[in-house]
Amino acid sequence: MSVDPVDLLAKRFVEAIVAAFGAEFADVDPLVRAAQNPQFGDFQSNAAMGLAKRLGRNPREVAAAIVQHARLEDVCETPEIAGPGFINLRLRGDALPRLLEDLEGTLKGREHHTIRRALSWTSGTSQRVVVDLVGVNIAKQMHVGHLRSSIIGDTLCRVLASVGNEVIPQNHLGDWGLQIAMVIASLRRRRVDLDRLDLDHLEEAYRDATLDCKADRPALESARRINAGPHRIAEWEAQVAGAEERLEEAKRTLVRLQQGESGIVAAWEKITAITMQACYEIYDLLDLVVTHEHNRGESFYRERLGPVVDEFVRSGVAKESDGAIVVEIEGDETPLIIRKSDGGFLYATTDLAAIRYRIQELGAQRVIYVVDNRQRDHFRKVFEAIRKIGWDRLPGGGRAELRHVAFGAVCGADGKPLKTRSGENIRLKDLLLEAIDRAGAIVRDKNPDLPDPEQKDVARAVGIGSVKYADLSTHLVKDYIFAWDRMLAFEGNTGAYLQNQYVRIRSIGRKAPDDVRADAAFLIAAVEEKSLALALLRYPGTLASVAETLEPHRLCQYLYDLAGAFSVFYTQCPVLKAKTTALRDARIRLSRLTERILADGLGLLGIRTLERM
RNA sequence: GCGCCCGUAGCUCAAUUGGACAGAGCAUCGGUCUUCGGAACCGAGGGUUGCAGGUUCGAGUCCUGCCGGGCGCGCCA
Repeated sequence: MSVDPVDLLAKRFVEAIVAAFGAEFADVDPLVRAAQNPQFGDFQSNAAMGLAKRLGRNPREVAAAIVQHARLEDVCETPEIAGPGFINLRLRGDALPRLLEDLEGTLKGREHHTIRRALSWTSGTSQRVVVDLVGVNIAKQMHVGHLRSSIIGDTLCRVLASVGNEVIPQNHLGDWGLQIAMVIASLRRRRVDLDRLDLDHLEEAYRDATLDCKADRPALESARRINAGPHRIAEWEAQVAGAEERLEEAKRTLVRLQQGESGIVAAWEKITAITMQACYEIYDLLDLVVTHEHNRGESFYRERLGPVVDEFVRSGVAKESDGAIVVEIEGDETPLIIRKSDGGFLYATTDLAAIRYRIQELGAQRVIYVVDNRQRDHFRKVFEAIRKIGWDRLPGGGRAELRHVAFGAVCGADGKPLKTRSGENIRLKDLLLEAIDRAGAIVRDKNPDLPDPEQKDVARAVGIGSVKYADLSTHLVKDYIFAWDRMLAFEGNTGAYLQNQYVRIRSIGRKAPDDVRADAAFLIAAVEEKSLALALLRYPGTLASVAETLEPHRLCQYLYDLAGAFSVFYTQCPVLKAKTTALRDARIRLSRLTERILADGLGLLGIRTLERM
C-alpha cells in the first residue's frame, strides 16, 4: 500500500476512469485532494467536472459512473457525490491505522540521510539534479544578498534528495576575470603581504582597486567646461590618466593570470583561500550542505569558453553583430551576447559552459538556479540558447529541465533592500551573529534555569532557525521584510514556534513509562486524533510537491499545520494520563510519529531541533 | 519606451496549480483550564482579493485594458 493516501486514491480513480470511459482517458489527472472542510469527508476527487466537458455529458452522471467503477471498499466508505460533481471520500475506520503504520515504516533510517546517500522515499523516478546556489564572490564578504540563495538552495537540495534524487550542489564562484585581476594588481602595486591579509583588508583592497581603476571623465569634462581653474583641471587630468594606467595594468595582470604565470596564480590562489575560509565559517553557522567539493567557479570553465562560442558560431545558432557574437532570442529585442567585440567573454558565456558541463558531464537531468529575481531575463535567454543548440538533450532521449528559482529581495522596515545606515551591504556574518544574540536574550528571559552551555546551543538553533524559517516560509518570488521581532516570535508561523512544539512533544516521550509498547495499535477515534493522523499522512505528498514546484514555503505551511493539529490533539486528548494503557500507548505512538515528522521536516529546512529550550 | 514580477483583513503572510463559505498569525475583545512544557487551546469582530471587462458549471488564480509599487533592458557580473 502506498504511504500517501492521495497517491493510493488517485491510482484507484485512474483505474475507475479507464474502466468507465476507455483507455484513452488513462492520462487524465484524477484530481484527488485532501478535503478542505471535514464536512466533505477526508478526500475528494474533482475529476468529473472536467471529464464531463470532454465527454459532453452531465458532470454528476460522470461522477456517478466513476464511483460505480471505482474499487475503494478496502479504504473508503461509500463515496458521495456533491455539488456540480465533487466526489467526496471518507476513509474507513481501519484504514488510518494501516496507513500510519506504513508511514512510520518509511521513516525508519531517515534520521541520518544525507544528500550524498539519498534515501528513496517515493517510488517516483529518481533524477540527477544540479542545484546552483550561494554564488560567492572572491575578495568580498558574504552579505545579505547571499542569504536567500544559500538557504533556499540548501533546502531544495535536502528536499530533492529526500524524495530520492541524486543531488549535486554547485557553488558558482565569482573567481575569475578583470575584477579579480584588478585586486591582484592593486595588492601587488601596494606590496601587500598576502600571508598577513585577512578578508576585511582584502575587501578594502577590492573597493580601492575598483575606485582606482575608474576614470571619472565626466568630472574632468565638467571641470573644463565650467573653467574650474588650472589647478582643479590638472587634478582631474591626473585622476583620469592614473585610473586608465591602472586599468591597463589590471588588464595586463589578467593576461598574465590567464597565461598561468606562477606569481600571479599564487596570489590568485591566496585570495581565493582567504575568501573561502571566511565563507566556510558562514556555511558552518548556517549548517549548509555545500562544502568545498561543490566549488566550481568561473575559473573552472575558462578553457571551455572559446569552444562554447566556436560551436555556437559553427552551428549557426550565434552570429556576428557589431563585432560581437550574439544569439538572437525570439520575442526579445536584445540578443544574448556571448563574446564581446574585443574578443572577451561574458558571464553569459560562462553560464552556457556551466550548463553544458552539468548536463553533459555531470549527467544532470535537471539544472536548478537559485538566483534572485533580477536575473530572470538573463536566464530565460541563456536557457533558450541552450535549447537552440541542443545541449539539453539527454542520452536516453528527452531534454533536461532548466529551472530558474527566482526569489525576491530582503527588505528593511522601509520596504527597500536591506542596507546598513550608511548604505552599505550588511555582512551576512554580522546578521547571523545578531540573530543568535537576540535569540539568546529571549531564551534567557523565558527559561532562565537553562544551564549556560545548553543556552548557547539553544540560542544558535533558534536564532539561525528563525532567520531561515522567515525566509523560507513566504512565497519565494515576493520581497519580504526583515523584522527581528516578527521572525523571533514564539507564536505564529515561525521557526521558534515549531522548535518549541517539537520540544513539547519530546517531553512526552521522555516521561513515558518503561512499559509502553512501541508497536501498540494506533487507535484513531477522537476527531482530534483523526485530524492529526490525516495531517501526518500528508507529509510525503507535501515533499513531493516541494520537489516539483521548488517552493519551500509549502513545507513550512505543512509543518505549521501539523504542529497546530498536534496542539489541538494534545489539549483535548490526555496522552500519559489516558484512561487505558492501550489508549495511552496508542497516543504515545501517535505523538512519536508526529515528533519524527516534525524533526524530519525541520531537518529538510536545515533547522535544528532541541531537547529543551 | 519595451519587458518581467508583485498588489489578498489595520499589520505580516497563506489559499492543495481553475474547485465548495478566501484562511492563519500579530494586534483588539471575550472565553477554556485546580498547566502530561500555558511558549497552549477555543471563539468574536475585521474582505467588493487594486479597478473594469472577458472566458466557464465555477476565477484570488486564466485572458484583455487600466491604476499603483518593484526590477530589468548589447558588449559589467
